[in-house]
Amino acid sequence: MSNSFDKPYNPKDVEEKIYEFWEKSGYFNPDNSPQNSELKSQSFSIVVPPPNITGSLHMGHALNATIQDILIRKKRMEGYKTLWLPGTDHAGIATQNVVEKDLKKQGISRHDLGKEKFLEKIWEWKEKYGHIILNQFKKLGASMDWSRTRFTMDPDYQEAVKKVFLHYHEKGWMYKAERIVNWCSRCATSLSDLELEYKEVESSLYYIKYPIKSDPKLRIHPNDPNEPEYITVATTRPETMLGDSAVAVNPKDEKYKSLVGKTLILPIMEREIPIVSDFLIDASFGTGAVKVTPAHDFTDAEIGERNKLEIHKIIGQNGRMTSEAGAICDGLKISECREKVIEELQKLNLIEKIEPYKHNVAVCYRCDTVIEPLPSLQWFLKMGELAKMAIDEVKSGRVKFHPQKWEGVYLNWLENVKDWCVSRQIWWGHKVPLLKCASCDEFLIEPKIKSHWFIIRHGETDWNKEQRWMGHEEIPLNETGRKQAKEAAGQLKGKNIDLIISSDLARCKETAEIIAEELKAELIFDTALRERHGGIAQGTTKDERITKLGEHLVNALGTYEGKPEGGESWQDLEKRVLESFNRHKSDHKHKNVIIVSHGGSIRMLKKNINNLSFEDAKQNVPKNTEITELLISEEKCKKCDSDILTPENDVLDTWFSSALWPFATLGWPDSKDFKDFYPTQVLSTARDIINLWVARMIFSGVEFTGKQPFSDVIIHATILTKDGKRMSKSLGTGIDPMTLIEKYGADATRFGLIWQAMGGQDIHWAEEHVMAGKKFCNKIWNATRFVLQQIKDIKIQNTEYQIQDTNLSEADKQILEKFKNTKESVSNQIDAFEFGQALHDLYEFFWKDFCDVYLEASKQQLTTDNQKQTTQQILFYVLASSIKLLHPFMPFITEEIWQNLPAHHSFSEGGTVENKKALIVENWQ
RNA sequence: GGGUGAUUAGCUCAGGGGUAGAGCGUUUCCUCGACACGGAAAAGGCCACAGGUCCAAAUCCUGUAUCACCCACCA
Repeated sequence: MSNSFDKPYNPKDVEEKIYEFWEKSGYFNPDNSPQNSELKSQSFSIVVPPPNITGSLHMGHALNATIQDILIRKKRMEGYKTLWLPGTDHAGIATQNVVEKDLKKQGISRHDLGKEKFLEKIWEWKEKYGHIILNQFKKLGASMDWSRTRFTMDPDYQEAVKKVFLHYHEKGWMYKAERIVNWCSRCATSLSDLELEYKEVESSLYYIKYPIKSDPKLRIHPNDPNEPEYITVATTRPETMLGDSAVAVNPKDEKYKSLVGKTLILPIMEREIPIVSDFLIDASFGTGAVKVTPAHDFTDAEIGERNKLEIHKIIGQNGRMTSEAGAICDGLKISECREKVIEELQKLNLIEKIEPYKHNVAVCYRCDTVIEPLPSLQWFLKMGELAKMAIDEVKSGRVKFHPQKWEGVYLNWLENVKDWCVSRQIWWGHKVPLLKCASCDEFLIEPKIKSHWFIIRHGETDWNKEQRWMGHEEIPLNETGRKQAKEAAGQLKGKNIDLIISSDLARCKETAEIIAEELKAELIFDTALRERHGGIAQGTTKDERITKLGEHLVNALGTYEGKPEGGESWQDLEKRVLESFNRHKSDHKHKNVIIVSHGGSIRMLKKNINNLSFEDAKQNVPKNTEITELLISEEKCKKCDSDILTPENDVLDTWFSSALWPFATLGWPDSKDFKDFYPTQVLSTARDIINLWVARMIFSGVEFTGKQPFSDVIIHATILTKDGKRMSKSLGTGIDPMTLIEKYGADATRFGLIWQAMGGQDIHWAEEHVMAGKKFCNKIWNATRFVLQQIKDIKIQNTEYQIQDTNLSEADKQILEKFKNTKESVSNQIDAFEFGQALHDLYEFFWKDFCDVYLEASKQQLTTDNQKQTTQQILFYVLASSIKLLHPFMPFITEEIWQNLPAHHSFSEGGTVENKKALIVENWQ
């Protein structure tokens, strides 16, 4: 250590050097630090809330890290086996978005790269930038055990996630279901409720008239001219009317009572829909009658379920209208569709009025895109039992929140929680470890996959557009068709295709050739993959067929056995393509294969692969170049003996893996660290993830280890701007802690943060307190300079002074008394997580009592012979002891000073002069 | 719509039935052997508003207003 005590104190000369000193000492690692013999078996551990690898340190992180460091440093000095475990979170959607944006600068999308390559890019990105935030923790002085750094995508962590998922699956708590979920069309994934944000928008409330079916038999008072001819509904989303399956009113609403059960004609769609009653309807809103769109609204879905209403999916996952929305809206963006619908309704004179209306819309917390509720197939975790466990942990007091008021937030959420949608349709994340059998509902656990097969329909032809039966006619692709083929090839890039097997008819042949060219794969043809032969029906549209053959015969063609003259039946087709598929499958089982075929043939293949009824299979016409992926498995389904599995591309919600953080990082289920350090003691975090993270850690901990993962949860203050607004990067109102450290030093920054963190109250950030911290550093530094000058030539003795000692002056007694009190109160305050108060008291003591009063008094006493020695000893004792108390708050300057003090003793160990220790492991008492 | 909290010196905040406190800022004086990133002093507040309880209210109670954050998301 340097012994240059220059003024003023300059943190830049000290901080880097001291941090290196600590790292070299190995004391951050509990295996190396000296433990107090009395406490040998007791450990104290905290796992850091893992920051996202995309993140950089913000004020909240800095405050939180300082809080944890204070606790950790004090416990370490007290002799506990102390571990503070660092790490980072893979942060699924957030990271994927960041890397996507990064690639976009080079004009590349993730689809250009393909999944495997894109994931490689993310790993590269993580290696390059993922540790930035950890280094920033170091700058702040965080005494984390870097040798135990974890990442939520580490191999053993992935194992833990898998184990947890399968455990839930076995318990029957994990299920896959089609439900309405929050869908972000930009991220193309589902989101949990907690991942939404709400924005107020100025929009309109549309009052739309739905005509009541004018069947005289349905009229209650046939002769009453006042009986209404329509019912008016109010909506902010007129476009969703295309998917309406009812109008609902409150059962107690007298106004509408007589209309329940009647039938309406849904405008534009010309569909008959019922009027139903449901208690969820608020009679006082709008007209009291509400349109019900079960596919695209959470409340409506509930009403739909209760009333057994039809579901019309009119909005697709790409954020555009589907074909179910009707010909005039198919393919339109939602906003375009809204205009179109209003235009149509106005033409029909069915808009009663339009009122301006303010309301909230849900947006994606990552990309701000408006969320569409829509039905999709997702994995859910049943929350019933888990929520009960989590509630019990807190109600029993095994887990305590500080401040306690946050228990309310926690309990309120858990008591109303719905099942957790844990799947996400993105690429970066933990995989679902199950694959579903293609032909039944059995799941296989991580089966070995021999090969990937893709079935693809040919591109568009002109006859497709005219809906002419092509059969075996040689129709070439049109321009759209060729483009589609190219795009499909792009999607299949990176799938390591070995072989393409195609029908030899022109439209397939061309498609296959384009794909083969792009993928450089071998191409063979098989006449058995041809389309159903249409005989005399070939080349006709449906209308032409009816004219030519008569309706009765045409209907017969749609049956399983029916065949046109000179053509094939569906049954014939099925037999032929299935035989072909099975032959190729056994010939090429270890090759990745693309089969290019036709709409009819593919339907018959799928009938067998997916074990569908003939009718279901026939209904499900693949679009041009639509790709179906199949996995050929080593092992067969136990239930139905099939070896074809459906791909599972979903990954898990980031929070599913972070929920395991306190034990998965410690080598659960069985390791020395897990035994030594689990459960941890304290978790310190921000309030906005109480439910997102803390609640889920608590039930995961209990379910998998039988113990609460931590006993105290500190919810630290939120740091706001001076005006009390949320700090935001995009608005430029955020403050970078690194700038503060650069400007004032890490100790001053920590001082400023903790100084303002009183009682968990939100902090309106004021930089002047960091300035005060810097001045305080200087004060400590200079007080040390003074004391060192005064004790140059003396030998330091044990200084356990009795305050009653008659040799002591009033000033001596007072400072010793005050120090004793301060030491006690600071210890207690840290243990009670009252860090701000502890720091205020320390500041007050050191500056006022020690410097302003005692130090000044000592100047006089030092000139008096019979007081000199005692004064010297007291000066040293109080200074050195204060340095210890200050160390958790301001570690750098205190360690630097400690290293410059003369050989001294550990005050609690009987006053023997020991070899100098690092302050970080000095005895607290 | 529901909840939680805040409202005290110019600014950021402590306090909590009985003379109103800190940091920063402001003013005056002080370069005296720790420190001018300092010292000594000083100015500055009907403690949001209105009622109530009490001998006594900034503090407890009830309302009101404003601000903030969280939860819900009802067309």
